[in-house]
Amino acid sequence: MLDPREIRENSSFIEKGLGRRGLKVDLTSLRNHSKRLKELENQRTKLQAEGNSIGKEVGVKIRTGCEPSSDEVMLLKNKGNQIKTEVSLIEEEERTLAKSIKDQILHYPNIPYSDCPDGKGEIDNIQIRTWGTPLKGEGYKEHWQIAEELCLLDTERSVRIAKSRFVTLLNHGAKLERSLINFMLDVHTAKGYTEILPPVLVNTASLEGSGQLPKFAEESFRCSEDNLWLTPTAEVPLTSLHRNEIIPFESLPIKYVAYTPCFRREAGSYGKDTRGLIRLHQFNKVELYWFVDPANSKEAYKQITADAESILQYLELPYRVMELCTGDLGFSASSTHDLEVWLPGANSYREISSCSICDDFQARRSSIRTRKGKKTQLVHTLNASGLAIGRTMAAILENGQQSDGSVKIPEALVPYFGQAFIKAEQS
RNA sequence: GGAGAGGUGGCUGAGUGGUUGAAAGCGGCUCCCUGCUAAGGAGUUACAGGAGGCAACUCUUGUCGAGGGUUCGAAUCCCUCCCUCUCCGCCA
Repeated sequence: MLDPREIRENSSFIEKGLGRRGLKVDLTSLRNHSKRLKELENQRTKLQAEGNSIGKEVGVKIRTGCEPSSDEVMLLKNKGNQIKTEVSLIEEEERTLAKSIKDQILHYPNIPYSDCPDGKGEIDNIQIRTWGTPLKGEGYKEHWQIAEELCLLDTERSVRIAKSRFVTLLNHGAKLERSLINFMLDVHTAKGYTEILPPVLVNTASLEGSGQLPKFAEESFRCSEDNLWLTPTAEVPLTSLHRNEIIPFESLPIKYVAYTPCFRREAGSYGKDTRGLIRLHQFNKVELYWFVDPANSKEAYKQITADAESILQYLELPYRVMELCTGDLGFSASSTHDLEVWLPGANSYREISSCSICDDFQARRSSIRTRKGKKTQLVHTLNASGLAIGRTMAAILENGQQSDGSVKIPEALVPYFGQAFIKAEQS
């Protein structure tokens, strides 16, 4: 959430920032409403102070022997009633005003960093580095073809179970998925991350707190009977793990790693990536999440990105790092580095991790603070996929494919997977 | 699903209409003592908003699950909602 005070006092900065995302926003009326709200608050506070002192006066008079029905007391009571009426009128105006202000602010995304490249969309993202040597050439199969040949998944029967865009992993496919989850969790916990296994049904406040609501309701699955949602990413429960908390300063940074299934409705993506493991309603992900002292967040951003990259390096998967332009930035992020893995079958790079710094945007929405000296201060939050499991499997299948139809498993994963190759006859 | 209990400060737990933002204890912090010593003493210890002082700070409003209501005045009375716990039933 943007800072309401900043909107009152520095609205042109906010307008420019949102403008860089391609949003034409005029904050004049919001700013005026916000100022008006402050005025009303001040007025009400003064009246309440007056009312309180009258109340005390009445109490003192009655205790010192005044008749409750004496003129003296009645006069004060009337005054009190009068104030009460005035206060309730002000409160009513405040309520409507505050609600409309909050509704608007919650719809505004985070302000991009000044060094975030300007741009309209994906094509304006900037490649900042690459790792590994991409396999290029004719004859590489796409992962879904390999998976079908090796009987690692069943798409058609998944429609029977659920609907399209769901997948059932079979045999070595299921085991590969599981071994990837374990491998990633082990790598990250060895680096000092605390492992978390959170609920994947989350309430509305949690989604609002991390920025998925109110704007992206159509992207999440909802259990309307219970007013809960299926989490679209572990970022949501992990943010809410400390919602409405003041985290002791010495506990920072807090570094969590969580494996969760993730659920997305993928509204509007009909026809895209219809085969295989790339775009599903349900997929597995290992997520990294940091709560940090704002003074250290830039450094943390580098580190969390490096931690996500390390998985790709262990798995010997070539990738590039893209800096997202302002037009492609997610709602809560100030800056994002996407990791894109090379898929030789698809002959393209494909997003496999998104590493974002959100500054105090989520912390303000979720009220997560720390105490520095006497003052409380919002923390900064960061998140990174470390990694999306299904896409990692796709990358392993495509990069490890052999001319005999088998797939070579990256060495680092062999202890988890139990064998160095997946071969057709085994499946 | 049935029956009941309850939501108060970092924690335990008092508090049924008037200096109660809240007793007491624990914990935390600061200082003192150092022959009651695997101790003792004194003080302090919520959050948010606003006004004023460069500042330590002062004043003020709101908050005792949330929202309404009654009242000059509510943690305390009334209503609605949410949540938690216990027992029974069912169940991975």
